[in-house]
Amino acid sequence: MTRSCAYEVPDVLDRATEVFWKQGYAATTMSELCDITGLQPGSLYAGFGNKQAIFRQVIEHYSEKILREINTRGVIRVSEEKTLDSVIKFIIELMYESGARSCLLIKTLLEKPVGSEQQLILSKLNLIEQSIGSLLEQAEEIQNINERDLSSVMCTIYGIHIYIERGYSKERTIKIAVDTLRQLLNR
Amino acid sequence: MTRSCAYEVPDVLDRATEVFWKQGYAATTMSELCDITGLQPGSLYAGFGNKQAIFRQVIEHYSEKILREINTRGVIRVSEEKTLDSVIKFIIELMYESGARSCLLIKTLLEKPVGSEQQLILSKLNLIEQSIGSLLEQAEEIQNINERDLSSVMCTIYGIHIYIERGYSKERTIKIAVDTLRQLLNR
DNA sequence: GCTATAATTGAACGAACATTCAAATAAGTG
DNA sequence: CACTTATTTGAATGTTCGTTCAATTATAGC
Repeated sequence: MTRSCAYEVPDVLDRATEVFWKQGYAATTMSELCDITGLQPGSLYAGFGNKQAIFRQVIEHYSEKILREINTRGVIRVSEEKTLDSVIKFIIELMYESGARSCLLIKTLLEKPVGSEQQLILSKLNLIEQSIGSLLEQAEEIQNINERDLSSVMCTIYGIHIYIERGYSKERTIKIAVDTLRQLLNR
Repeated sequence: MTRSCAYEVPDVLDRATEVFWKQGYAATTMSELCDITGLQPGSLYAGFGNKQAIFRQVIEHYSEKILREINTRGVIRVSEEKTLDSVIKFIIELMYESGARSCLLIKTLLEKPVGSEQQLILSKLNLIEQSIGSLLEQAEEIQNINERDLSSVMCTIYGIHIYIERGYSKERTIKIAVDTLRQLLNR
């Protein structure tokens, strides 16, 4: 009855994520989004709406990906070795898998672009905090984590994201991250 | 013999800092810089160069201000009460004096605008790290701090900068910051 | 293979952008 | 007061931006 869609939505969002992540919201142009996705402006607008709407979908898509990683791969990993170290190593591994750059949500939180749905970002960060809390409670040294300790951990994880951008070697950065989180959580 | 300058350079840089800090490099327009400084485009270009050059001067100006705060006010404060707590409280005070928003250098490090002189940002962050190190060594509990511990502290301070942007109350944020830094440094 | 319908195309739009420069202005010197 | 020289003015420049939409194309059902 009708022509079918020539693209896969997740593919388009993956590619758009890459550009927004690299350049930030303000510095990314619709023209670049067209180039990277292979879609003409009309198709992009018809399928995803304007720049702001595309970005909102990118944020949703990205957050779901992160949460999935933590709640499936992370949970399985830590259930195999129920130690604080395994949680820490998993978190750092996740950071380096995304190319040793700070999380898109954190970048956007600081950029605060108009109409970036700051509230959306905050709610996603809350979900991630909860998931990391659950992961930590699987470790035998922890078992229960209160709100204050979890906040300290999140604070440290955010710090590592920034620290990564200072461009030190992976070895050095991992050492700092492990040292800091261990010092903070070992009891 | 000639007409004299109608503006004070530090005033102009202060005002420009405000705009770049609030909106980021990419989202700030020359037109906004003209409005906030009260200068016409021609004057801005004649006195400070193009957008990139203005930004470079803003970064220099901002960094000098921070370093001055730490190396004079901070050093005096901690020399009066040589405790780890006084250092921590001073650092947090500094953050809240600038309006509870993350440091311009950190924002720029993540934004990575083209021609933002990323190398300049990194060198300023190194200077700040050194100054905070000196401050910590004034505390009697510390006296000597090795590179690794200082890195952990910087990592935590960066984390607090992000944490602040999550919009929790000042009381709660300060509690997290003090708890985290104490846990990390008390021995 | 024709038709109906939805997706795609890409040139075109006005708005906003960074930057320029000839003309106007102000002030120190003789 | 006139002259010289540096500063300021602000309209104008060409470019790039986000966005639109009439025309074109592809496909599923008959």
